[in-house]
This record gives sequence, C-alpha cells and structure tokens, in this order.
Amino acid sequence: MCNTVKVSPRKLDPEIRTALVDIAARLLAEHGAEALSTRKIAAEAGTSTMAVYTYFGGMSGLVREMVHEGFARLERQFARVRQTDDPVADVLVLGHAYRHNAKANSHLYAVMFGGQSLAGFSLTEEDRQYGRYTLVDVVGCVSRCVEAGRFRQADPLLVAHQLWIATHGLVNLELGGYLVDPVDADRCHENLLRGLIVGVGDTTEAAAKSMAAANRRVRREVAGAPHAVEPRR
Amino acid sequence: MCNTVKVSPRKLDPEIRTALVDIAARLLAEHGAEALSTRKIAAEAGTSTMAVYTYFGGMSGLVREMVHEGFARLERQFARVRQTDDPVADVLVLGHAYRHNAKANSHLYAVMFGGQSLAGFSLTEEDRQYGRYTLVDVVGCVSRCVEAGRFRQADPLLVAHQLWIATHGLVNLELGGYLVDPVDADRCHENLLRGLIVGVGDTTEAAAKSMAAANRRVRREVAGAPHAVEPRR
DNA sequence: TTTGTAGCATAACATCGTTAGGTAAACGAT
DNA sequence: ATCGTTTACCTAACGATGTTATGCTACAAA
Repeated sequence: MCNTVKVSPRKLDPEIRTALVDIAARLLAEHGAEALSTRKIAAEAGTSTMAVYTYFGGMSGLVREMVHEGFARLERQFARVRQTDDPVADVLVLGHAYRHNAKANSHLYAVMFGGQSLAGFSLTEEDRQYGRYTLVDVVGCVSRCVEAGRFRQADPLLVAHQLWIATHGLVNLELGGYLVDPVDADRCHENLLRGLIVGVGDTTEAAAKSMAAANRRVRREVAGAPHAVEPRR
Repeated sequence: MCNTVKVSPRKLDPEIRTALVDIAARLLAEHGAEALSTRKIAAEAGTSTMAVYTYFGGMSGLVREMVHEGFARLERQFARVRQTDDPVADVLVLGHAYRHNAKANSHLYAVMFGGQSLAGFSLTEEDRQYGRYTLVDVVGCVSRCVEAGRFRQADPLLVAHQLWIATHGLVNLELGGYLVDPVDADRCHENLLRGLIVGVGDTTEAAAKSMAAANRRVRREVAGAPHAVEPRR
C-alpha cells in the first residue's frame, strides 16, 4: 500500500510558543513597533528566526497572537469594574478602564483599534468581531442605564457605540500627543463624557453626581496609578 | 585671505521636488504604507534614490512634506464650507468635511492624526501644532453657536475639541472597519453629533433642524460623492 | 531498536533605508 | 568667454529586514 500513514513527529513546545509571544509583546511595549523583528525576538528567546515561522507561520501570525492577548487584557480590565446601583457611574468607570488599558499597552492598542499595520499585519474580519465582542459589557451597562430611567429610550448598542467612539477618539488623540495644556486629555475626557451622557437623556445634576462617584471608584477599580504610563516615544 | 566665500552652486529643481511628493502621495494612497519605498519613488520619477536624500534628507523628510500637504488639503476642505446664519449646521458640515477628507486620504490621515509611524517618521511638536491650527475654523464656528444662544456658555476651544475627538474617533474606527451593518458609520455619525450638540445646550428640535440642513448642504459643500472612497486594503 | 516525520539551525535570497565615491553640470568671478 | 568651485546626482555598496531552501537531528510510534 502506498498511503502508509507512518507517524512519528516531534511535538511543538508550548513553552517556546508563549515565550515568543511574551518577548515580542515586551519588545513592542518597550521599544516600539520598529524594534519588533524576527531576529531580535529569536535572539532573546535563544532560538533561530525559524521558530517564528514554525509556531506562527510568520511575523503576522505572531502579531495576531499579541492582538488577541491585547483583547484579553481589555476584557480583564473591564471585569474589574463593579456593577452598582448607579449604572451611569458604572459606564463611566468602564470608560476609564478602556482608556487606562489603551495607555498601558499603547503600541498594541494602536494595532488593535488604531488601524496601525504592524510588520505587514492587518486585522481580519474575525479579529474585528473579536474586538467588538469585548464591548458587550458596555452594552449591558447602557441597558441598565436605560432601564433605570437615566438614559432616554434608545438602542443600547447604538449608545454604547457613541461612548466607544468618543473614548476611542480621546485615547487616540491623547496617544498622538494632540491634547495638551489648555485643553488636556483629562479635561476633554470629563467634558466629552458629560456632554454625551446629558445628550442621551440624563439630567446635568445626576450626571455630575455619577461622574464624581465614578472618579472616586477609578483608583480602586481600574488600576493602581491612573496615569502612570510610559510616555510616547 | 582664507575665508574666500566663493559661490557657484547648482540649484535644486523645484519640479523634481513636487514630483517626488506627488508620486509618493499617490503610491501611499493607492498601495498603502508598505509600498512606499525610496526605490519605487525614484523609479517612477526617473531618478535615483539619492534624490530623496538631496531634497528631503531622507524618507522621513518626504513623509513630513506629505503630512503638511495633508493638513493643507484639510484646510482647503474646510474653506469650502460656508458660514450661514445657522452656525450649528455650519459646525456639522465641517464635521462632514473632516470625515470626507479623512476617507479620501485615509493612509495619510492615519499618519497625521492616527499616530501611525511611516518609514520611521513620527510627528514633531511643531507638526502637531500645525495640525491643531487647522481647527481654528471649528473653534470660530463654535463661538458663533454660543453667541447665537444655541450652545451653552462655555469655552469654545473645549467644545471644539469635543467635536474633534468624537469625529476623529468615528473616522478612525470607520477606517479600521469596526463600524458595520447594524451600527454603521453613518448612523453613528448622526447619533453621536446629535448627542453632543444636545449635550452642549441645544434643544433637540433645533438640533434636528440643523442636522437636516447640514445634510442638505453636504453634497455641494464637502465633495462630489459623499462616500466614494477606496475601500480599506 | 528501528524509522520517518517534523522541529530547528544555518545560510542564502530579495528588499529595504542609508551612505560613500565619483562625475558632470551650473553658477559667480575674473 | 573662461575658470574654479560647489553641489546635484548616479552607481555601488553596506547593514538590516522578512522569508525560504537545505539539511541535520531529535523524538515519538511501531
């Protein structure tokens, strides 16, 4: 018989796989996109450049793996914010969590949501669907705002998108260095969210109260130091 | 005398300079960031790669030139929108102009505002100041909204930043392919701006009227086909 | 123990931005 | 008009990039 399915491979080492992703993520975070190369990664991992191809099929595959890790981090960040009886404050804390995550992983964020192509990689529709899915927490939170009578009756998905878009724009321009002293990112964040919340139906008084409550919760529910983040290169 | 300031140079050809910028811009727009290389540019221009260095000091200098051209295009786009007695509609048309320009020059826009580093280029503080300056039109328009009693008394610069951030976030996620069918970019644009305008003090009725007026003006004041744009690669 | 598949290293390829060396052209001064 | 100097510009090369071809060899199944 010709089709003798002889077997006797040699398994892939999962430790090497995760090590490669970790090293690549660290290189990206510490030295930026330019510093991400197969040779540097292989050198740090003590392997040859071929490892990147056997485990990920190329640089793009490795970047995709990092992007998925980035989405996982965002989800973990979201999971830390509590659900209270003030759903508007909950939404605001989620916004802070989103912004914090973006700044803590700025280079990765640029690839995930900023449309930055890294080493020839670009997101597939599946990747984007993965990214959109991380926003289900926000949609649910907006639903509770509507149920609580704080937001006008509207499609929660649409309102969540408004908040996402605004926060994304804020973070993106902040990372780009565009929001400076007279109109810095913190001031913009505050005003932008206040405006949107009032715009979808909340009263200015209730909005102000929820914003104060959210600011009090940020320290404990989003991360240690709110703005301790590596500066842009 | 030793310091004989003998003169006799050979002038740079301004035609070659502009040709290089044009070719580079076309390559960027048609084939994306990856296709932008000194060799391709030189080949199309009929020169050698050295031209890029004599005229721009390197690839970064050429990219900087393109970025400035991008800002100029945005300003020209803004200059096309009229100032009417409905300043809120004017602001909305400016937003459409911003979005149109971003989509018509998507790759360049990503470098200008999206933080995308192209061929090792990254914006200087001077470049960013140049970019911020293009928003003076928006600030002035917001001032007129306040004077007309449509917007609550507030810092026009701050309100203009809110609108900028929101529109930038919208455009960026749209270019990234994140805004799809149930909640597409057009719907988000409409809702986001409506929310913000109401949030800064306008009544829902007046806002709706101005939005309708703005949508009517878009065709003639921003560009031919509102959404005829190369799809994302 | 035998055997063959597949991980992995070495080395080569094409391409990239950039630089060095040499040539010729253009302008001010004579 | 001629000269001299300066500078644009081409050719060739360098280092570094992602990727691929060619083996060697370790490992798991028989």
